[in-house]
Amino acid sequence: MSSSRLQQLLNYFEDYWAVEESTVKLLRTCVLERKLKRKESILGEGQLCNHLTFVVQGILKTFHTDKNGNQHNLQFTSENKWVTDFGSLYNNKPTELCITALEPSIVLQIKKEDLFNLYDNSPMFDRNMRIITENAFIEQQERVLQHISATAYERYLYFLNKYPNLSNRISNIQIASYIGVTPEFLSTLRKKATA
Amino acid sequence: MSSSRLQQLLNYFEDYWAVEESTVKLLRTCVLERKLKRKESILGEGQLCNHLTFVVQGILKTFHTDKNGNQHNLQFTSENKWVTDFGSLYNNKPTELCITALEPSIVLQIKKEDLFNLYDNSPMFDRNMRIITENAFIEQQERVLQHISATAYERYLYFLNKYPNLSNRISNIQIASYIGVTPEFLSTLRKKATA
DNA sequence: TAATTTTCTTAAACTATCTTATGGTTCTGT
DNA sequence: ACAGAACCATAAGATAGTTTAAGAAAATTA
Repeated sequence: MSSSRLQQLLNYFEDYWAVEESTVKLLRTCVLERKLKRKESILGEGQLCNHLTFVVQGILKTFHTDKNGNQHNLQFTSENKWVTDFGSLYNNKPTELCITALEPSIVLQIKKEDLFNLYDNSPMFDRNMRIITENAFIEQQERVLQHISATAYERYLYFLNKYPNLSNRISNIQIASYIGVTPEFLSTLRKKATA
Repeated sequence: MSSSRLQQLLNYFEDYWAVEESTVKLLRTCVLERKLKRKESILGEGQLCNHLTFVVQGILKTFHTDKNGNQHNLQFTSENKWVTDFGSLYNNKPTELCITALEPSIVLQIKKEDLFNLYDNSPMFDRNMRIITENAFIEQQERVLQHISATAYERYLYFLNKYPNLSNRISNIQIASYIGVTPEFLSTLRKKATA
């Protein structure tokens, strides 16, 4: 794999702690690089999730398809963010989610066994995954709060404000699916926002 | 503190891993017991969150009060569950949440400094807090999915089904605030559910 | 570049949910 | 046991969001 991409991951970790050389060595042996075309998936409904994934470049969406065939976006993952389906990864349950590239993307992946190995061999790696997960939890909690307390218009403005770079790169259909409205209604919200 | 209540916490941990004697000793010195009356709070808006809290008995609600003075329930925490405001606890930011007892309750609390000390002295404690947080994340994600894809009626049925014991102990006003509808509308949903 | 697909907007009719108000019931603290 | 507070049901009118359909604009692919 390109060493510059592993370096991007190492730089990311260095923001959290001084990574020990033994951990760097482990990462060097187990981190896999994968290039994705637009619309290509790294996880499909019904599969077992076997990887933890780090986005080097591009954007991935994590979505669920309901019984009527409608897709609902749970999460966008862009550069220097992690994505996986914890439920499937840890409990060996087939996933109900799908993770797909919205742009041509490059990701780094760690297989489940290698991940557990890293947890066991580097308490700091373990700890920092805890902290990363805590931050992910805070973000989800904020989203829940938005949905029980804010209107669709407020959620849209919040999204624009919180993810200004994403909102330029992602189609409104994807944004509508993320904030939980129809694309048609988002269109009226957009008109209102610029009025 | 009552040793039987510490024992309940230790039993809880034993479900995750064989707790080392050194960790038990640490817990024995730092775990604080607190009794709460109905409506008594362990965290109020604007304060700094300084504790991780484990519920031994009772139910706590975590809610946010919006600019119009309306309360929105993010979470209920009952026996053998954890509650805190991660954002406030880790980033030293004043909280926008409030954590209040719905019933007379008994909780165990670990102060921030003691918590960090536990993380440093017991990698297994650290690891299991990661796993607990991952599960909390999965639960929040499930809630977000509900809100972007399901109707209020479906969310109500889901709540009844997922938390049958809670729905008996909690008033409908609290449930309405949790699933994100007005109490009046929940009333019509309830009629529909029993029709 | 042309052809094709996807995205975005608009509008009208429809449905879900909220607001306000009222009255009866059940809890809770003293 | 009583008084006050909180809770629950019901209903009418208002608002927020969806559905369907159709056409224009933009992006993607050949």
